[in-house]
Amino acid sequence: MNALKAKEREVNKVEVEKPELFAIADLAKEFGISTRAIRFYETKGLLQPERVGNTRVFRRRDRARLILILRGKRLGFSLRDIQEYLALYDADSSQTAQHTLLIEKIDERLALLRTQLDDLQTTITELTEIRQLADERLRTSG
Amino acid sequence: MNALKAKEREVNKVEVEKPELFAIADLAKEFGISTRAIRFYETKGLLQPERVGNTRVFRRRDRARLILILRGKRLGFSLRDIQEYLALYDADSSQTAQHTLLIEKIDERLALLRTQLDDLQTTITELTEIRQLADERLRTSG
DNA sequence: TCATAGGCTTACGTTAACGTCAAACTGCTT
DNA sequence: AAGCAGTTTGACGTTAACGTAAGCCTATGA
Repeated sequence: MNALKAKEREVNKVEVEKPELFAIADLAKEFGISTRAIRFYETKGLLQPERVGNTRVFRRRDRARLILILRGKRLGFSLRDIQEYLALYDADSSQTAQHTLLIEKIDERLALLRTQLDDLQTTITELTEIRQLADERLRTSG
Repeated sequence: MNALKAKEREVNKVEVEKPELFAIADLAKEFGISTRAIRFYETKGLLQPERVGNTRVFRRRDRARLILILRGKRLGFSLRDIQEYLALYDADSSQTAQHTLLIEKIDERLALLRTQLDDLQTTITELTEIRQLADERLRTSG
């Protein structure tokens, strides 16, 4: 991807910031994942980079989606879940035939997320309590 | 497990509430999981039911652990993660050789959970915004 | 007494999400 | 010209978390 890197450097010189095009290795490095993973996400339809010849070229939009993908993963969602989730973002700009259906889907997902939020807060509270106990014992008995 | 069920019924008659012993199917039904899953958790050391002959008998403690396991799963943690996590709870009552080490582990996990909390809140905010957009469009254009 | 309903173990099957080669094709750099 | 770095498409390997039988034991109700 040296051609691309040259292009990038050029763009950077002119616009000083915000590269518009990315090679697969750029994204892999930036987000600390493998190129294999990125290609895999593409086969699953989560990313749709363009091609220059054979080579994948990613735009800002793909990068943005990748960020959402990784966040979804940190939240423990499957790629299939994340796919649906991305569709919600897409539907935002496209004219979805049924907004009502979209809204329902969003509500479903929000409900899920709120359950998760509850679980999380409970867990944090409990662990914090255990931490205090351990802390106290450390201080008194040692 | 009819012997156990009989036992349970008996106990219930006397104490009127809070069964102390559970058959594998009881827990499976209560939490909507398979008996296979429960046995699997046992092989992974997450549960340690007693045995009456060959048959597993679960106490309240096991039930409590199962609740933690399922919560952990909802939060997207692996069984291995959950195992460590359970150990934190255990260490609470046992005398851990190094409280310091325990505290460090708890802090690690808390950091993780807080990242997750951030991710979650961001996601909820974004989805809520998208929801509003869809909602408005539904109202105006239809 | 026989069937039926669980329970137990053992073992192979399955899905998700990549990891890990292999083999071949660029485009530079030297 | 030769080599290296980076990319591509297969294709097989791997780990986690169970699902799904198969075969066997046992208590209980008809």
